[in-house]
Amino acid sequence: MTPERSPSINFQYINDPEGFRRACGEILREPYLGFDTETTEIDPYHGNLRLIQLSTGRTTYVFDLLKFTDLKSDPVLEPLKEILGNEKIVKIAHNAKFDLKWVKHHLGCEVRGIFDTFLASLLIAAGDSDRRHSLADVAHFFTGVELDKSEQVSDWSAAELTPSQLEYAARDAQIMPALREQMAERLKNDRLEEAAEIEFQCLMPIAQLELNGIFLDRERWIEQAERARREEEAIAEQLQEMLSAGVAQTSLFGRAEINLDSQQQVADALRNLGIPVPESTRAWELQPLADSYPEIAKLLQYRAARKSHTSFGENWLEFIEPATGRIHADFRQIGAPTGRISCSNPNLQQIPAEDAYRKCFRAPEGRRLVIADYSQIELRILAEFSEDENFIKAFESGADFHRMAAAQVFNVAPESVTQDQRTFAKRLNFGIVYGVGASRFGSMTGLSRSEAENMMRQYFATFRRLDAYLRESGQRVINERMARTASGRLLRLRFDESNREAVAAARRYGVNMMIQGTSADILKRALRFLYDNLADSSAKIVNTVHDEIIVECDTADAEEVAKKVENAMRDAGALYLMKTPLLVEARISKEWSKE
DNA sequence: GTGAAGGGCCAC
DNA sequence: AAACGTGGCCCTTCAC
Repeated sequence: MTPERSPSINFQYINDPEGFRRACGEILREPYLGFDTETTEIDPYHGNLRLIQLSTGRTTYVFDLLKFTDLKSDPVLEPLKEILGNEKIVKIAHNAKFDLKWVKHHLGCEVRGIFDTFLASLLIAAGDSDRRHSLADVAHFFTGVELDKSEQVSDWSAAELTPSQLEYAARDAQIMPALREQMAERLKNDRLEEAAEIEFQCLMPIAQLELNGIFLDRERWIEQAERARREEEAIAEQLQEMLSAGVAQTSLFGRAEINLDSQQQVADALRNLGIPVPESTRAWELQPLADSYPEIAKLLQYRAARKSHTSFGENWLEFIEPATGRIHADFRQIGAPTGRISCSNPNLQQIPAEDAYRKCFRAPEGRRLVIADYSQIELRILAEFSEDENFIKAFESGADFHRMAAAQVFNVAPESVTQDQRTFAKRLNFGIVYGVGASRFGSMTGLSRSEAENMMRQYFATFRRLDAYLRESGQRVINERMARTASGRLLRLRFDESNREAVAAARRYGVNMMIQGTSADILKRALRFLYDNLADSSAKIVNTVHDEIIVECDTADAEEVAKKVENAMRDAGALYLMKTPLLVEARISKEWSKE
């Protein structure tokens, strides 16, 4: 197929008050507008917002903001802000989070009514990792148009922009309305409209979350990092000592140093000591040997200490933005094919659960954190989907779920459930969401294969509907080669049906996606509800971790904010859980800690 | 030097 | 026997 020629570009460059007034008047009645911005930096806390482009698809208006000294309150910009904030005028952007952050931070206004072609592309790709999602890729895929992005990195701070720069700026906005038409059609055909609505509604909350950032207590962090460094050093010294006996060649300076981070060298040294080291030296392989060999125990200790020290050390201080004194991480709204959000630079979703680390994230003076999470959200979704009365009953009592489940499985009164029984039930409760097998369950709990099988049989005999549901949905995702969440979010499964392992993996993947993805649907709905409820208050969303939302607010508002957070999360859950009770636990704290 | 791949491990 | 799902980060190893 021959590539479509780039469409001719018809744009108006607007840089005076009269032009702003006239242009905004002309587009005020448009249902859809292509929307793009050009900025002098990537980070809104550093550069300037130079251009805003709005396009009907026929005409593109390139608004130059260079001459404005006060973007937040200059009345000339009011009509433009009204268009951006008008939900009835859909702004079509690619990776709108970027533009939203700039507009919010520099113009001080919200963007309402968004169609994001980047998120739409991810939804339509439905987990196909071969598909690319740059604007050029998406435009080509859906409309056949070839785009050239060479001006993207050009200098947008020049007093006089070149014709080629302006043309580039206009072109990206101009293609958006036609692109949206194609993508909207596809979203409809794939029954992804509700999922898209969730994503588009979640853009502003995520943009604001990134702008807000989270406060990290520098001194506490340094102290903890130093503690971790010393601990690692001490353990490394001991491990080095233990392994030196297994090193063939000693250096001139006495003891031979081996690189403890090289699993190759470490495995060799251990073997030289006569320790039967398995092929892989992953923790779960080594764990059984730890009791017999102190060197193995020490190695595992070292790895944990090493992880803490390297991943959560002083390098984090570089992430503190000087302009705000806070950490502004990157949240990828569709970070996983399941719909989960991911986070990087740094990843605020993998802070060790230990208080020593969590407590470094605290509210600044005069403020509090409201920390709210869904209790057992994935298991409740499973209960809802399966309609298993016994499973739902265990939630309805409101008591400890694992205990209630254990009481049913072992047929004893809840108060007579032993610690062991509860642990077995808990492990199984978590495992089934991922599709755990008897062997894995056995090794987790120390049961033999056949004991593990028996216990799983007993478990599924208690929760018969759940068992049937897992089988049926597993069969369905294989037959249909796709899985969907409650909102309709889609994952296409690709597997070789002659390969039993591949089929089993696809089955686990698909079933897990329905649950994990529904949890993501609910969380994203909650973020939007919360964002709306917190407007014009002292409260800011500062982090979210899959089933948890953290809000920072003035101390005096904390009680009220906690209620709002709880309500937003409950209302979001109620959209998808009708039969199963939902529990949101919110607490007020000076620090991000457990309880 | 740089980057990809693989191993390992943190979170939910 | 690792067949328990999703991510990101750090390190080593190895290819270019």
